[in-house]
Amino acid sequence: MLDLALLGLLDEGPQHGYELRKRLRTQFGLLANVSFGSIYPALARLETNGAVETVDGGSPVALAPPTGSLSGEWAAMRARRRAGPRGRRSRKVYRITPSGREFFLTLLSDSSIDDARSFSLRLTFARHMEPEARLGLLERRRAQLVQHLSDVPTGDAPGLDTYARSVAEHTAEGVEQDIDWLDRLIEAERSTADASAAPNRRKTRRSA
Amino acid sequence: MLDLALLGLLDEGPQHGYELRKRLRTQFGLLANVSFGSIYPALARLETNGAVETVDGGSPVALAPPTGSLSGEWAAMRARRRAGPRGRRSRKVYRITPSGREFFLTLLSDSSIDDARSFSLRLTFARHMEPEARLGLLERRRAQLVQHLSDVPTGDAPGLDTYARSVAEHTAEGVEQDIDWLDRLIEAERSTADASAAPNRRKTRRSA
DNA sequence: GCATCACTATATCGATCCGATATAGTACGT
DNA sequence: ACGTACTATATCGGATCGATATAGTGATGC
Repeated sequence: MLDLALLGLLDEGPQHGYELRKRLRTQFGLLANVSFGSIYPALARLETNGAVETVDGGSPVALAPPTGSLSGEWAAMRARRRAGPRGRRSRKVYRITPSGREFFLTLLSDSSIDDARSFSLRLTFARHMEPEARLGLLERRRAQLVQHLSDVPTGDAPGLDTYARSVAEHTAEGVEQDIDWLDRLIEAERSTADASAAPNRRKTRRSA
Repeated sequence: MLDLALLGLLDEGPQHGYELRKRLRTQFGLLANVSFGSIYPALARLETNGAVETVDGGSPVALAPPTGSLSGEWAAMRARRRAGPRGRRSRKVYRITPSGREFFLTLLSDSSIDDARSFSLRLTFARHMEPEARLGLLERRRAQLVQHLSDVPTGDAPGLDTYARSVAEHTAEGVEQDIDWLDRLIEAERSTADASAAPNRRKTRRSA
């Protein structure tokens, strides 16, 4: 599941471990507390599997200028400095390989595990999916949440005190709002599918 | 973190592993996908530490009649049958010990780790906490969520497409609603604290 | 009768993940 | 010139997960 996140980020340009962790913590609300103890073994694993490779020279951060912060400039400066034969023990920049991108698409369409974290992660990268796979992902998640609501004894909860009941009710409310959100997404997905099935089939990707 | 959940459940009466897992999946929305590969090692760990002990004879399910479901009756029937010397490899009922209850209270007031799962778990068992510890738990969690909102670039999110932006916005909305919920709980907590500080100091625990 | 299926229940294994920690290079303030 | 803070990679032990093995029992079916 971490592989999916790392490959998805590396698909937007080469990155090193520290930067990958920062982007995981900011862009993905869930799995925000992922630590280096997960990232570096995962990167090493992906490298031995041939999904990513280290960038030794050239311009490692060519595709990552839109950060705009100071760290970006420093990173570029250090990357230039690192190009020399000295300066071992600097950063290690990873780049996704073609087979890594294949593996990324495989993970993205693998519907075996569907917890909350991997669902929102897959939806974040849903632009890489086919429209029917996207719709399937949304509907599968919706069915799962409805199932969850029916499993949990929402209303009564006989033996619970104030605090436990408040937690249970708040959780149930969150699940209901997730379902509403999914309904909106499913409807939007269906309407674009209709639009593409219409005689005038354009991308219909709204700019906003 | 699983220790806290197991001890909290065992505090309401002796249970065996299978039943504990069912109650974890239903009562606690989060950590719903906890598996036996976590529960049984955790129970064994707690047993070697003296926090729980196995109930060998007597009436193992004496304190758990309010289940009312069929599984409860079957459990009782099998437990009676299990009392004989034959019938090894049946169920193993665990009961919390006094030192286990101490350990439970220690875990409950340990404020070192505060992710979403352990927070709602602690709040579920907040009836065991002192009022000021309860208030501290709520306020610490609130500060953490506010921090999270300020870290994430909520509004603009420049390089994100429709799906990634939708996920980010929905996540931010959920965090905001969590903060509102915490505000309500904090206010309720403060009002009961004022009531108990009033000259007529009673329990003020509303029955609802 | 008895074969089979479904459910309950405990346990273990390998892979992975997490939190803490060690190590180091570099920028910056004073 | 020195200390602090930040960036960056790496590793360790313990905890957790998903899959799987094993086994007893009730229900189903033929």
